[in-house]
Amino acid sequence: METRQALFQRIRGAGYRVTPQRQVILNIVLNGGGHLTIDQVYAQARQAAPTLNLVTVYRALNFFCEQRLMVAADIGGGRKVYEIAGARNHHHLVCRTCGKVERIEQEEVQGLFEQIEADYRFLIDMDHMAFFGLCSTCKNQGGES
Amino acid sequence: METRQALFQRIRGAGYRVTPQRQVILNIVLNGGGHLTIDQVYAQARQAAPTLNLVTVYRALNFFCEQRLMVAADIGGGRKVYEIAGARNHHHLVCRTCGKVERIEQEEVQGLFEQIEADYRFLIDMDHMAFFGLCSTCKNQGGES
DNA sequence: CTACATGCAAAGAGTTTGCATCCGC
DNA sequence: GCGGATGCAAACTCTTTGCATGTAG
Repeated sequence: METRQALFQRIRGAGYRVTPQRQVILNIVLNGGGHLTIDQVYAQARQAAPTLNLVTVYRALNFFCEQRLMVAADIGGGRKVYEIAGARNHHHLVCRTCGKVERIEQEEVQGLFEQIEADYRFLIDMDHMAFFGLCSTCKNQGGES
Repeated sequence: METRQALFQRIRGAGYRVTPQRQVILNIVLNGGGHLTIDQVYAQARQAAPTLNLVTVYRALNFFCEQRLMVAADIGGGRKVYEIAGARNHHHLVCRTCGKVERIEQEEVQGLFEQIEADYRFLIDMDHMAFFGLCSTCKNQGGES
């Protein structure tokens, strides 16, 4: 993981500016442990900078994604979450019951992707997937509500 | 697969009405081979019934889903496709370039689900997943738009 | 004939854009 | 000082809701 300063330098190096708003937003996503929605980022940003506009959050998150500092992960229902772009592609297992998020590596799903490419000639290029289900703890407590 | 008439009888039996608009929309989805977006249904419906309103398409599709005659599958990006219910569990390959949607069966991904359960004791219970990437046609045309 | 459906218009929610002003570099 | 960034308002897209009228059963 690059440091905060290194990320800022990358922005400056690309000819863009490190504004207070972008610093606030980047910090929130850095500290958020991934998986923050726009609303969550905005709510936190307002605490650090009450005049910060929702439009700025949209523009900053899009900007960071364009610059490959972040990635937006579609978690279904039209919702997106943002997280710092990691060196390694990875995916998440999201427990429907307790909400716990586990990380799985690209290698885990690579086999499926290759199989699908072989069978359908379809090249999957998702850099993030969310798999929903029950984690080991919740599974053993029985699903029968 | 139930017949068209059987589906209509189910609606009548539940105390609802089989209107011309609902017939048009149900037929479109029946013949559409699954994977139709609201816009696609609307476009086709206008040809069969030019006065049919977009609002009616929304209401009809929601109605059919409530009645369990159809299911709505989230294909990411906030988009949904509608298909007749009762089909086997399956998933979709969505092309980022041309938007084409291909269907893959549960068996295709079952291996991955089992592997993840073995490795993480995490039970995936998604009845629909959307995999994004490039279809065979778009892949071969290269990325240069 | 009565309750459910439709069509139109308008309201909402979420996101993007135009433009004047501001400010990082 | 210049060119990119911000804030505000307004536009836009997609979807839902209110209400009068229409119609299936």
